[in-house]
Amino acid sequence: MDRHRDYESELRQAGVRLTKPRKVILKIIGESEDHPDAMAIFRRAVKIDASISLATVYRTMKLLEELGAVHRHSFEGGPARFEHADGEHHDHLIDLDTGKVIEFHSETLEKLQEQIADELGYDIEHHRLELYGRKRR
Amino acid sequence: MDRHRDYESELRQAGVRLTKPRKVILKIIGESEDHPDAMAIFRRAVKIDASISLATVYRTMKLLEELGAVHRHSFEGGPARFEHADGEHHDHLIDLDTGKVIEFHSETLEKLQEQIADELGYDIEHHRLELYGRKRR
DNA sequence: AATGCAAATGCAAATCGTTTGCAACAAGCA
DNA sequence: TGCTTGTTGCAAACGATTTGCATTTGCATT
Repeated sequence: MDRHRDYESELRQAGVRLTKPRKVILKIIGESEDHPDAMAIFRRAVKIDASISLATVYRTMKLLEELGAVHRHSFEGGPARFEHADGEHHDHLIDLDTGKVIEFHSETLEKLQEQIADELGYDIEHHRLELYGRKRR
Repeated sequence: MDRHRDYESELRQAGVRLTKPRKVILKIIGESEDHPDAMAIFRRAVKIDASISLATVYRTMKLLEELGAVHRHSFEGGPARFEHADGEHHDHLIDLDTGKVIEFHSETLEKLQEQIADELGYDIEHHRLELYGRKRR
């Protein structure tokens, strides 16, 4: 039924206070199926609690990122966009016409990167693969 | 001997004026083997002509990027870094300890990306693959 | 070589996304 | 319920980059 993580419990367990703004933001990112930026999250949050500030959105996103609850992506051009850390690792294809983000995953590709880094004498901490393209028609 | 492109001719052919600041910047990026950011280019430029401004460095980098003479990379964290567009396409491995950039290329990897985009119904305009890691020791 | 004009420059101010200092406020335990 | 400390909102600061504008400079023309 509920495929989402229980972020509220996670925050509580991490020893941080479960404040009103945080609850609101948590709910928003938990429900987001897109990749909203801070301003988009802020706009959605304000509808639920008009007193929330943009600064708190930024602070909360940073906190959630540190806790591993969300991932931050800095795609070309625009501001950072966020997505909840549910599900497994994937890379992104950004639609240049719409800005829409399509997720994909390839085990072969992951392995290949691992292998390349290995040959160069490096251990990968993380990586970033983004394809920028347009829908074929 | 000289494996570098003749940027001055290219600019001239593109119909843009070959000004003193541009000559200086052109020389700098033509000789750079690293991936300097705008400020680094500015510092190197000032040594040659003290009157060059940072704004001109930014304007010139944008111009050169549009002409396809340089590539702009926005690695995690820091400011945009540039590299001349000599040589063939490659991806980057960023050393998290030193910030050093190691270039690599894998035809298999390129093909794989192409194939993934194709399966999703997209034509890739360009892509970005960055591995962030630490030297194994 | 002198002239004219559009393009390019330097400077400072503006912009954008994001962070931060600080006083007021509110979780959540005693 | 009251205390302590973390968290908030606000506005100001921030770093990277861009921009408006008056001045300069390439460079094509005389």
